[in-house]
Amino acid sequence: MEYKLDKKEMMDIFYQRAKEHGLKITPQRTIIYQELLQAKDHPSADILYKRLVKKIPNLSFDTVNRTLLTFSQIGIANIVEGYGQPKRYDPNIDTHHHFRCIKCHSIIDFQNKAYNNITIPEEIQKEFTVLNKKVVLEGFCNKCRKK
Amino acid sequence: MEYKLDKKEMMDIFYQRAKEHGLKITPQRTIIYQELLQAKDHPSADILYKRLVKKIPNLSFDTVNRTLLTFSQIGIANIVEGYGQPKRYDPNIDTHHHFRCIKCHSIIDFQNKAYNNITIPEEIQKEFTVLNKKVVLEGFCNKCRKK
DNA sequence: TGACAAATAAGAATAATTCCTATATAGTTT
DNA sequence: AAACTATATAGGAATTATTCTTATTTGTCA
Repeated sequence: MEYKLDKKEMMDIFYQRAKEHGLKITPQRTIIYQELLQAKDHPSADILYKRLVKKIPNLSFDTVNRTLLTFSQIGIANIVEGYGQPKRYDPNIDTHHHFRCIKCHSIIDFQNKAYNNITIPEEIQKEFTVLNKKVVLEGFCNKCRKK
Repeated sequence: MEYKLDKKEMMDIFYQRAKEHGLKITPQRTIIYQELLQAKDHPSADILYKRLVKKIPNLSFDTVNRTLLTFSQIGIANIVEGYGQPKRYDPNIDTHHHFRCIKCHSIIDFQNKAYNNITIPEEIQKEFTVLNKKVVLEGFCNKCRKK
């Protein structure tokens, strides 16, 4: 799917949110965010680290891991739902929905207006503060169902 | 939430599915399944092991872990969506939906007819084989929002 | 520019999961 | 009901993932 905001606008959000939370803009944080932005596969910290370390050989895994966690805390990335595998991150913070392949574990984002408009049941609203809603579809992706 | 099927019927499903898949009915598998059935908190292998080992002191963690994985493979349990934490299991195999507390990580099952009836978008149906659909709501549970 | 709080790298420590193997057992056959 | 055989288990080792510790470096602001 395509982002509603372009890369420059996403970077602006990054600078703004970091400032709001008193976080320093370090070269590491900047490049980690850029790499996450252009990733289309909801990468884990480990995957992203392997991509980044090619560009910055002395980058440490811990920094990537910690930074991604920080991003999710200040709301510029989300941890996507998984099933016990390592955490995976999504730079797309707009409401969207997921299809998950139960075989290869790939996650495909998709947009759907009807899904965006589902209403929160009253009994849930009474008891909980709902911040996010999404539809999760599971099954086999194109590649995996052929086998 | 309440199960549509009572405990005895669930046990029957357990025996039936195990037979279908050529699995032996061992005391370990039986008691692990019973313990999972009565758990309301979508326990991890570790949590369930700690409960079980009180009753069967020489039970090994590996057996619990392996067995739960087996249960999910033969369709008598599901791994619930999580965010990098250890796998958690759900004995409820009917379509249902989840509210997740982003603070304490509790997962609350709920039923909703409207959610059950959401339709799969055509472009998804073309490309994927959808086996399961659910709505995931996220936010703060009653306890956590008070703080 | 200098001071200082925050962030990083590197490796150690911890936690979670899976693997290995000898022994035990469920389910079948006789 | 005894024997057989493939499967399952316990226990510990090995692996993998994650987080912590500490010395050093670096943004940020005065």
